[in-house]
This record gives sequence, C-alpha cells and structure tokens, in this order.
Amino acid sequence: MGRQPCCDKVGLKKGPWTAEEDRKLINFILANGQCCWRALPKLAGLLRCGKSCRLRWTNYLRPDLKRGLLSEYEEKMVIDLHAQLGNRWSKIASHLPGRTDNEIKNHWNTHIKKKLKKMGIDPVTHKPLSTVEDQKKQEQEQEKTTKDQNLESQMTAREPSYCLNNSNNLTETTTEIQTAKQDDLLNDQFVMNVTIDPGFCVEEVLLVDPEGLGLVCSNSAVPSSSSSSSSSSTTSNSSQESSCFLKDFQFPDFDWSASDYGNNDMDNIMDNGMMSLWDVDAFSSWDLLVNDDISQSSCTFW
DNA sequence: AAAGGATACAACCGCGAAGAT
DNA sequence: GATCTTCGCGGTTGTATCCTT
Repeated sequence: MGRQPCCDKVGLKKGPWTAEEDRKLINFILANGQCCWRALPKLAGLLRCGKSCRLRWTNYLRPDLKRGLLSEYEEKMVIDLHAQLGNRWSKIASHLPGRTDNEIKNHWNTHIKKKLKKMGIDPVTHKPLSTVEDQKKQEQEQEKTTKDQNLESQMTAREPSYCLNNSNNLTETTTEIQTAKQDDLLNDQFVMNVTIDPGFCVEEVLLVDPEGLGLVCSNSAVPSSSSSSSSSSTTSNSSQESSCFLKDFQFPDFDWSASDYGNNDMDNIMDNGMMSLWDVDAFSSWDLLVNDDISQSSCTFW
C-alpha cells in the first residue's frame, strides 16, 4: 500500500522561503491559529507542503523564538541534557525557552561536538576519548568473538546457542526500557536541578526596547505586559495556545544584525511600501501583520 | 582578485507515534 | 483491531557565506 506523501508534490515550491511567503504564513496563523498543517498551504495561498510550513513556522517564524548564538549557559545546558537524553533534540529544546530542536541540533553538530573533541571528550558518550576508544576496541573484539561463536555453533549443532546472544540482547533491551521509563522522571528532575538563568544570552542577542528605537505603535494588539506568559516548553504548540498566543506571548529577541531580507535601511523599507518581519522591530512588524493592512498601520517614528 | 575548501544553518526527507475512523 | 491520516522527530542535504591559499 505504501505511505501517502505528505502533500501533492506537483507544482509545489521548495527551497528558501521568500519574505512574501513568510508574510502569508504569519498572517494566516495569526488569523486562524495553527490548524491542520496539511490544509494550511492552500488556505494561506502558499505553494508549499504543510510540512514545510510547519517547519518554517516552528524553526523560524514563531514569535517566541530567540535568535542568535547560544549563550555559554545554554551550551552547558545542552551538553548536560545531551549527556542524559542523547540525541533527543526536541526534549533538549524543551528545556531551553526560545530555542528550537533544529537550532540546537545544528549548534551541536557545528560547535559543541568540536569543542568537546578538543577537550578530549567523546561527544556521544561524554566520556574521555581515550577511554571511549579503548571501550570501542573491546566491544568490537567482543562482538567479533560473539559472531564467531554463533557461526561456529550454528555450523556444529542443531541446538542454537542462544545463551550468549540472548543474554546480551536482554541486557540491552532492559537498559533501553529503563532509560525510556526514566525519561519523564528525568525531565522533572532536570527541571528541579537546573534553574533558568535570567541573564540568557544577553551578549549575543540584542534585547530591543522599542522605545529605544524611537518607535511607537499605538495598536493595542500588543500585550501590555508579559507577566502572564509562561516560558516553559516551546516545542509544544497546540492550536489553542497559538490562537490566543498574542495575548500572552513574549516578544522575541531578534538578531538585528542578521536581517534575512536585505538591509534594514529605513528608506528602503519605506520605498518598498512593505516591512518584512524583522525589518523594524517585533512590535511594529507584528502590529502590521495583525492588522493585515500596511497602509493603515499606526506606527510613528520619532 | 579568484579559486577552492570549510563552515554554518535553513530546509528536506523518511520514519515512527499518536489519534481518528 | 485494522487502516488511514497527520504530526513531530532526527538524520541528512543543499547552499550561502566565510576563510585560506
């Protein structure tokens, strides 16, 4: 029978997203919340598959995302969590507000792995490299002898020699089950043990004060305070949450230096008659998108 | 200045889990 | 319980940018 493709691939666009596509996606989700991803592209007027839309939203457009490099503190947390959880990036990400699994995975592969190796630590086992190498050799040798023994026994006797194999497998399976069972406990324990540093990536990510930029938005869609917002898990986004997230979301700390859509030159923005999401600041851009009417937006520059 | 290699990260792909029918 | 649909995860790839020669 086979699995149905996630979408009708004919005529669908792939590759980098354009500002226009982003705008459509944001507008749609702001207006309707995160409904069925499969249907979303058609409804939003996008030539993308639902999966692509979901990924774009969760990894890049979501308003509660942090941009910029991971702070030292975050990096340490990632390493600690990886030591306990392994490559369960989404679980790791759930402990780091504003960070996505993809971002953490990328950071791990490009930065942390190398760092650990330089420090003589095996990034997989988190043990000293020399020990790990010895262990691997031992394991390989043991595996070889086990295979040889199996082959031998299969050749010589009808009675299969399950003993060695089975006991090995059993041990492994038990460990896996235990690990899985411990997962949830572990999550709780970790939350108990690690307190979120309020001084998150202050150096890398600019905390933008809209007033400091000389920008005033008179729209009331922007929440007056972030007091009610929770900064717990960022990976689970129910449609309920999203449909009302404007009420209580924390505005993101955007990385101003890294604009995706050309420069941030104000003249340019005004000339285009359109502001891309990251162009001015979170408040004004989201304000525009919420209103869905650029010409009527009430942003004033001092 | 140009070419080639290295790096970083956004996006894609395939699979499994969970929920719906 | 079987089948189908949708979503989310983790691994991998593609490409833009940076760095070195």
